Amino acid sequence: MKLTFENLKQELKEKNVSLSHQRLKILEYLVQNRCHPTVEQIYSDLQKDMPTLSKTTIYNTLRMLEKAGLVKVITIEDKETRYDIDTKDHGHFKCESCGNIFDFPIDIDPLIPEELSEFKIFSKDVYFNGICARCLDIA
Amino acid sequence: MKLTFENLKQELKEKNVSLSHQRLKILEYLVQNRCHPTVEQIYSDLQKDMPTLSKTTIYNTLRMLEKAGLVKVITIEDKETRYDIDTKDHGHFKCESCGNIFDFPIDIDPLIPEELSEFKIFSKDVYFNGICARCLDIA
DNA sequence: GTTCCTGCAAAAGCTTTGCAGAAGA
DNA sequence: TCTTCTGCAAAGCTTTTGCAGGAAC
Repeated sequence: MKLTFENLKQELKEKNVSLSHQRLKILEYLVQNRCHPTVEQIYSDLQKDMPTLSKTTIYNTLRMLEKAGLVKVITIEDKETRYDIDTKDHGHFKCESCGNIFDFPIDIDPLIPEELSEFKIFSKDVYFNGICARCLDIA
Repeated sequence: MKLTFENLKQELKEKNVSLSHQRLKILEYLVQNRCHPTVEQIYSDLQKDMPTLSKTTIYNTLRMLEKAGLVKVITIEDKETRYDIDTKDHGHFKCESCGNIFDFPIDIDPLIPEELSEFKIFSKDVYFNGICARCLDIA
């Protein structure tokens, strides 16, 4: 299923999650800004339209969305929790220069070593760190 | 080179890092406890022998060791920074039940997609989350 | 004697919690 | 009306910083 705002809204409805104005705005933001934003980014962007919005509500909403399985928490670096509306497995590259996060497809299932064969694996994360092509060009 | 206490001590000496009693004890702890401890774990274990040891010193020492390239910071989950004396690339599996971290060998270089070919990659981390074989057995 | 290290206390940053008022059904 | 949500303020954690005393050379 495609990750449209309408589809996700429908999914929440089916899970009996009440859809307040704030929650819908945050969900919409995540759909439109697939840059794995931090709470701070979501807050400062949405505050322009909703001056009374509080960070507490953002935290509450993100926790709710995570519980509902609609967003994934990605811990790319210490102290900055980021949220990803795309819950499919994919890799993340963080550029040390511009700070941007790049998604890339990667399927590591064939590489899982024998010693983990008896383990139950819930999530598989791949995280690279370096300098992106654009920043290399500029330098 | 093998990761022995003596080798690492020598490496620090060559880098002109002064080797205080506290620093050597922390380094020794990391060599002997390859479980990717948090600052809290290092602190509570070492405090038994060194009652005056402060967390500040542990933070300072770990930052120094990281700068010197002797330990790697691994951010497995939000809010718990862990330290790894083994700086070679390898995967980490965290068991949700017992909390232990398991290392496993994995070489993802062959899977790096074309779209990252122009990027400069400094570090490659693989992190799995799930339930380990032992906890599955018990349950 | 000079330099650097240690460790207490305070500060800083992110996230959670308590709670009263507001919104929604 | 009754339940749930919002958002302020305060608390909780981890990590960093300021600084005075102390260790090492």
